[in-house]
Amino acid sequence: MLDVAARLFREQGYGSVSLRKIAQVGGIKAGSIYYHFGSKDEIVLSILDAGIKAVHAEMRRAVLSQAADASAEVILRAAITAHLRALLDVSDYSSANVRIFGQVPQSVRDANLPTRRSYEAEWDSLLARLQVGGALKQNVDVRHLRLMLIGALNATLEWFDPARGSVEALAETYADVFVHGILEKQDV
Amino acid sequence: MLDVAARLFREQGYGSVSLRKIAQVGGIKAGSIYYHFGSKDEIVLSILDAGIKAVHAEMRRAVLSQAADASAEVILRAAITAHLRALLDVSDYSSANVRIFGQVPQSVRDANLPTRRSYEAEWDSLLARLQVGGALKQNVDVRHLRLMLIGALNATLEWFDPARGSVEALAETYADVFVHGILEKQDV
DNA sequence: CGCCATACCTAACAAGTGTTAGTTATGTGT
DNA sequence: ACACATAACTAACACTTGTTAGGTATGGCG
Repeated sequence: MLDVAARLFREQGYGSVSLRKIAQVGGIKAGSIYYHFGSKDEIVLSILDAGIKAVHAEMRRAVLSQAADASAEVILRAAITAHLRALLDVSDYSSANVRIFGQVPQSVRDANLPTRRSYEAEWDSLLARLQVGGALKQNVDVRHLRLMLIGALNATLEWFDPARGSVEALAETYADVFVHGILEKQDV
Repeated sequence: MLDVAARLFREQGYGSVSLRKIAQVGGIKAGSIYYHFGSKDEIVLSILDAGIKAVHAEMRRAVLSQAADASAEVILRAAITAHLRALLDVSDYSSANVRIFGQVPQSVRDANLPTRRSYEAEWDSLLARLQVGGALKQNVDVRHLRLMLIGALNATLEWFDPARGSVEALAETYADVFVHGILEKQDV
């Protein structure tokens, strides 16, 4: 049932998906939903939390599975790829989260915040580690970089089309920009 | 009246803003709105279009006002700053656009597309120019870069807080990443 | 003054929303 | 066979939504 709801939210956004619509696609009647859940907010919150946890797990796994002597660039690429894969490939929950977070009632957003913060902290600690190691430039602010990274990655949801290229290729493209920048190196 | 609507849409999103709410804040009654507009969709579309046109104008002006011999980096920084300024500082219409585009009915989104495409084309032509000039790396795909750039910039709307730093400083931070990347240069 | 367009108001409409109470079918364990 | 939990259904509720029809002030112009 949650699967159905997550898919609908991802496809149509929060406002256009009523309980009756979810119920219909799930093959039951609207009232019956209240046997499984206490309210619409509860459903939405479940989906939001599950969405973050899915990306979080994917990203954490990707980072941890790197060799001990892996370079900062390799680790970063793995994390970016994992995030994008969860978002665009694996999980309706993750994509639903990104799509509808800005549309749900404030109370639901607040309830989702702790889970969200936990994922953000994972990124912050990764980036801080790379910075202490000397690979990441000392003058970049970790919080800003994390916001920029996740923001840029999440935005792909709005236009990504698997027919035009793989998630992995897209991840490499994005990583290239973040790692090396887009301008030709000048002889200063 | 449109000003009021744009502000409410920016603040609360599409779904939570009813005609009655707009009317109330505007100091009239709901029915009276139909003297000025034909439908809610018409209002929303006006705001969406005006939003894009505002960023477009700001960005174009910023680029055109650069000296003829300005470097690619300087031009790029000006464009980025202009986009962010329109979004975070100047125009409720621009911010409303970014915030609610994904929430409005498909028909409204479609109607807004031409205006949107025109702005995208402006970026594409700028980036293509820089690439032909040799400043922008030859192997970056202009379309992808534009999607990434605008996506990253638009995402700032969700968290930017003027109390924590100026728009201009943020623009420089973002430009730094795009131009030079985030990793320390290595001796290969 | 009367005429008329402008700008608003009131009151209702049909449709859709989340939610609840009470009821019914379906199997499982004793 | 009976009891019981599970999982559904029906039908209604109170409310909000975009929208419309018809009425009412206001003020400028001949």
